[in-house]
Amino acid sequence: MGRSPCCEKAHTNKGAWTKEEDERLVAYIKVHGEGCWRSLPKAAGLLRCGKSCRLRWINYLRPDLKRGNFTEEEDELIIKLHSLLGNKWSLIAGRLQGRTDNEIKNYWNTHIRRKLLSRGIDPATHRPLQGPADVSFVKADEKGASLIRKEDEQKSNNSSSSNSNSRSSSDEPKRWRCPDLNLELGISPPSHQEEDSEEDLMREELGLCFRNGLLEFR
DNA sequence: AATCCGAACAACCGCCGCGAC
DNA sequence: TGTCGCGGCGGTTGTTCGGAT
Repeated sequence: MGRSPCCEKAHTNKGAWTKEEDERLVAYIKVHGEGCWRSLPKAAGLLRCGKSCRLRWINYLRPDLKRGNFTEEEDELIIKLHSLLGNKWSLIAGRLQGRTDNEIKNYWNTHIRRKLLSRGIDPATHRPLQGPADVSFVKADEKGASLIRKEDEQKSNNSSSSNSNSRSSSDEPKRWRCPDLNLELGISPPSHQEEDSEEDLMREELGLCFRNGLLEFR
């Protein structure tokens, strides 16, 4: 069976954090710093599991969080990074000061996906949506909600033969690629024989480089 | 005024990578 | 070399809120 749970679930709170819990967590981390999440709740006097504390701190309580609306520049940067990295939210977040992976993930799913669809761009592949039917669908529905539903249906159809959890396809090689961009990010650096592709230029612009065969930030 | 519905986002769950032993 | 535990990640769910009917 699976591994044991990260904490004694019977004696932990779940759901929304109270003001007092937040204050306790912040006060503890101010004194002791981050880390040792497993032992933190007991030490801080919190009836929470360590994971929950970590998440709350990372996504909400950290003092360097920006919060508030995303700027147009941030939008475009997220789109560029996503086209290169796919759903690697933590990597994308690492490039946006004061933003968390969870925040960017939520923002992507609620705003940017719709924005790209309204531009006639497939948010999964960053390519123009295929076929006249899809385009007219966008025009007919500015909000894109129906299109998203349609896209979801297609996705579920496509994935019906395979597990939707990409990480569970364990026979995949130990590398990952940007969706439909032919970017084999875990293998050898791009050949110099070819001229710089659009992706190469984008990597350059975003400060990405290959190191030990892996795509990393400079 | 009540209800419905979708958007937004906080939080949880399950899995994986990696270091320690 | 294999196992275990922790931290981290990405997907998903739950809750809240505001606008439409």
